Amino acid sequence: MSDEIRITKKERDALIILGNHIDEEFPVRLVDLSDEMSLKPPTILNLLKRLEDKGYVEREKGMTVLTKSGVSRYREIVENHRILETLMVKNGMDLDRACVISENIDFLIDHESIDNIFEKIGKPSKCPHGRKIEQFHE
Amino acid sequence: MSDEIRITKKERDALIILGNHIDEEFPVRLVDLSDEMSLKPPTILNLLKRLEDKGYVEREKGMTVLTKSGVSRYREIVENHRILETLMVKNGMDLDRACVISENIDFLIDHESIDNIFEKIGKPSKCPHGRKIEQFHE
DNA sequence: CTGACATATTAGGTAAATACTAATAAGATT
DNA sequence: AATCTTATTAGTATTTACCTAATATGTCAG
Repeated sequence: MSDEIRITKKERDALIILGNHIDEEFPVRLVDLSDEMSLKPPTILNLLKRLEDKGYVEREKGMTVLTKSGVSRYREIVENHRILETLMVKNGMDLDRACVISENIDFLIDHESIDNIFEKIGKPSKCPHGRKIEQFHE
Repeated sequence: MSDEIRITKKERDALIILGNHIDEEFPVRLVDLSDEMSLKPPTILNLLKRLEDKGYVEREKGMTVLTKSGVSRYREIVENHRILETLMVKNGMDLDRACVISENIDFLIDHESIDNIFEKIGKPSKCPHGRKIEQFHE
């Protein structure tokens, strides 16, 4: 519990982009990430190598894919994000602001703790953006 | 609104310690901070210089004091901490865990947003630790 | 007032994260 | 094969966050 590997905001952002592309036909290339993150390819490469060291991605011939553990972590962060957003909006916060704040903290909080909150607030099926919240346990 | 100067976790920790000593007879020395943070004096000095650059502390003859702006920021972080803690505990989280999590995010969220939550949850006068929550506006 | 001890500061070094440019290598396309 | 697009390597810079060792500045006991 709460023994998640520490990641940085940038690593989180890359993980989210990679996860969001999971169902697409083509794997994510360096240039794609470079465009989406507005960072030069060498910077992205550096970032991906760190995610590789942490066991979250695998790279082959320029293509990058999430490992099993990367997918798990991705899902946990997305769930954290949506639950936190829900909690904040339920307590009077503006949706846009809640989203930005959530982006900055969703990867810092262990999923187990957030999951407790999820149970407590009545397992809402959707976040304020209308996206599904699927409870995730590995 | 939400245009607070960015600080790091370590800067936050130092700010909190300095703020907690405000009412004491003697100002905080380098060794005191060094002891409380379990870091060597040169490391602390480095940290304090950054806080000085950000306008939060002033240093004179080895003594360090919070500036007006430093006190404001200190109070905002403390309030954020207590309100977030209250919110989390109210939603099923264990107090100790809520405290640790809050420490990691209280300095990342703008006070104005947190203040909205405070109003919404009925302006509780105490945090789960039993400490006063004083609404703070500059 | 002077030596000894405590404290502060400077200097210098290391490492990780976050960026960049420029150069090279490798692939793909025409 | 020549070109264009990507990927990778090499090298540089900044910020944060640490350290040790050396020096300077206080302070306090005698």
